[in-house]
Amino acid sequence: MLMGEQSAQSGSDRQSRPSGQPSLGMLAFLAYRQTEMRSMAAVEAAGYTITLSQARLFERVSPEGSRLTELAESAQLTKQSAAYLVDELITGGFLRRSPDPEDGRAKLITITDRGYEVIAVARRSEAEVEDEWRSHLGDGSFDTLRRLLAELSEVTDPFR
Amino acid sequence: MLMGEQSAQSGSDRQSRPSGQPSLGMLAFLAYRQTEMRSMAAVEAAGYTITLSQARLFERVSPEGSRLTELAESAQLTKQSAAYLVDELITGGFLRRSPDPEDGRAKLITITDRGYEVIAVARRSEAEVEDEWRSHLGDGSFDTLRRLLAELSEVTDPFR
DNA sequence: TATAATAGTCAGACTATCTGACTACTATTG
DNA sequence: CAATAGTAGTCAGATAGTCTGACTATTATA
Repeated sequence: MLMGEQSAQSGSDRQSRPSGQPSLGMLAFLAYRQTEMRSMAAVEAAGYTITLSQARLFERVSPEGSRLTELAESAQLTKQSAAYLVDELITGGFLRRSPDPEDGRAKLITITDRGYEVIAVARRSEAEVEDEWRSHLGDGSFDTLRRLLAELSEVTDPFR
Repeated sequence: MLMGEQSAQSGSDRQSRPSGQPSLGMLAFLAYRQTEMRSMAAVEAAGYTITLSQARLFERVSPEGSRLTELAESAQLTKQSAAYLVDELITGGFLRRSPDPEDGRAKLITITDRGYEVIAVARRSEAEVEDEWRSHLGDGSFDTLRRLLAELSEVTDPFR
């Protein structure tokens, strides 16, 4: 990464970026980290035990079921690492693994009812954060931001 | 996090978010991840050996020097973890540690010339990515995006 | 000057991640 | 349709990175 958090730090004496502008990457990171932290805190407060690594994998599981290889790619992990996290999420009761009817080699990883409970909690927390952002920016700017980030995702999302 | 990457995935049959909108957090993540990956690749291609964890710590070192505790807080790590990464970055020649003249307990962690070389490589890569984004969005939208993300950082940046 | 607070280190455990080698099944092709 | 290549996942072992708890040294406070 190395994108000059300094400029996003204390603000005063911390300037290594000549332009004085923190990079867009860092600004994006700050937004991302806030939603992630708030979601994790909400999920924990609701009594679910799940680590950040598990959550980052979990959120990539499709409602229709995902294959391990798919998850590993989208989370940018090896299959082995993904399998390790999936095992833990199964132990936690958030996921299940069943044979994939369409391919004898594959297994479908799906979300349990308990898993959906966690998703609901996270979604509520997300919505809360987005509401705060909307209040800060104003409706028009908030919608513009969403639209521009969505448009940007055409080039930043590796899965499209 | 748990913010519904699904909607940012294949696009077609992968929809768990009723609204059909990927969360802002996920959109921000995609942008952030792209700059991070490109910077890391550029730094590696330039012949420097540095891991992602090291980079995430390294970028938080201020040009004026930082203290370990400061770095640990901003990277959201324990002092022990931060110290471990700093040690590796010192071994790699990117940082140095010297006594802090202002506080006998503290040590100042500063960037070496070699460290600045790495920063320069990363900065160039960042600028490259931002140029691509500008081409995709157009000048006006790009500037708006930067402005809105900067404004948003007033509420997402924990260090201000 | 005692006491509390702060900056950092040491030791040990555990989580998350990797590489390499493997099994089982599916797809291709001659 | 048998041999071969490719794909999905697992097993075993190593390593990086992170944590908790206990500690030393120094500074600030009562």
